[in-house]
Amino acid sequence: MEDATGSRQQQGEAAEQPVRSRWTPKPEQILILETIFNSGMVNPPKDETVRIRKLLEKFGSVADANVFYWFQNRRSRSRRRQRQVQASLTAADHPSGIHYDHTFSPNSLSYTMPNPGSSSSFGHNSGGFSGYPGLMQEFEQNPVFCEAEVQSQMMTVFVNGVATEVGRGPVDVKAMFGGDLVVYHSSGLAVEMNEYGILMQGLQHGESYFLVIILCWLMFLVVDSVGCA
Amino acid sequence: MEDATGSRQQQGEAAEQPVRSRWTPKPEQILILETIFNSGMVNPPKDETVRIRKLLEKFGSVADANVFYWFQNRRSRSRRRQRQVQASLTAADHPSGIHYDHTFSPNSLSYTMPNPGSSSSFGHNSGGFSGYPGLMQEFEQNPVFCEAEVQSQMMTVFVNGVATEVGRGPVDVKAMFGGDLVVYHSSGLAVEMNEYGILMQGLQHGESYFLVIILCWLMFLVVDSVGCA
DNA sequence: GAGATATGAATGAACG
DNA sequence: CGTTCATTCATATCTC
Repeated sequence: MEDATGSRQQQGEAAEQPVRSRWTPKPEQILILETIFNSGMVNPPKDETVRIRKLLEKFGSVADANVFYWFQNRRSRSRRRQRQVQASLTAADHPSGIHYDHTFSPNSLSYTMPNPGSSSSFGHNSGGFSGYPGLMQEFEQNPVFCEAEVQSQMMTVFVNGVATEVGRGPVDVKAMFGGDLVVYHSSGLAVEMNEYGILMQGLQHGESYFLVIILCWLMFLVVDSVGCA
Repeated sequence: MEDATGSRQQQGEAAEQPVRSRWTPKPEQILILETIFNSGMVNPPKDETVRIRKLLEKFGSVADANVFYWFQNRRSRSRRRQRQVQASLTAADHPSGIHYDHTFSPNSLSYTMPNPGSSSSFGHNSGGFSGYPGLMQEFEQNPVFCEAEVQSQMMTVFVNGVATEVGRGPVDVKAMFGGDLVVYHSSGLAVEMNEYGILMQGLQHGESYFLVIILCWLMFLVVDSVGCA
């Protein structure tokens, strides 16, 4: 790509502003740049960039690289904004649901999806802790996230930090997960469960709960109490 | 500057506020965002961002840009904090620098990063996640259980509702349990964990935490999503 | 309600 | 060019 970076570190103007790590265009400079950009010169060639820089220097220290970056970012963000507008308009064509006016905002809002169509296995790879391919799908498939409508018999609780829609009344934890689970309220108290693995008292709307695999904390206790001394 | 504040329409929320100039995420939204972030998705691609936005909308008006900015800031500030900690740790060598009060950390020897592949063998139970076959093995084989080093200063926290003694300082969750775990404070917020699965900030005496197997709540979602047509 | 802090938003500066 | 990082600006929130 074009260099344009030659003098990357450029910090003149020590006379007025304390050390600034990056160029801060003066209002006059921005005015000039915007004017040029809006006049149609959105990607000035190198020599033109130099000319512009010299012009800008009348209002403050600036390097060619700064001008180059400015136009580059200006183009990028302008285009991005355009795309967002387009997207929101397209979405408007689909009267398939409620949609708010999310007025797009400038900046970096588009990325390329590294997404492999197939998120493959859920089993983690050796790496351990990085990323959950199916996470968002799960969120999405969740009824609470799929339907805007709120059923009178349903309510929202947070399970392990995740907003979840559950029905009111007893919850059959064992049937849901096969057993060996304990449900804790965020206060640290376990939610009482009967011998059949059913939470008789149900949960409370808006509250936060934690689903814990018994073996998990059992092991933790073993480790801790024994201390392996 | 143009709007760019996506959420300029304050739809009928509970309490109407006098026009905010910027988005103020609801506690539920923060909880969701933190959960996603701590689950490893620290830089969701665009389409994921859109999904997340739709999810968040259940709890208040929000735009894609807000979500994007949130993750960008979260990443940035998390990284910065990490660097700060690192810097303050290495600053111990410099007799001439400012030194912070490392209330917790000198015990940095209590965790040794296991070789990727040696102690952790996750990702092999590729099948459905009915039960966690490899879990117990992980627990049993984990060396941490056999060499519980004595930490000079211990404190009591509640882990999954059980009073537990733990050493002060960073906690190597991954080495302890083989990974795929997230630690939540009882407030519902996940405890920040670095890329190596270590809780840098340690835990706080007397507080209540929840150890959650990631697949666990993933499964919860799967189960719960049944019926989402 | 001024100052300190947390954090949403914006943007210069790169990177790939 | 699209994306990402680092820094800065602006404002919401909190405290005394």
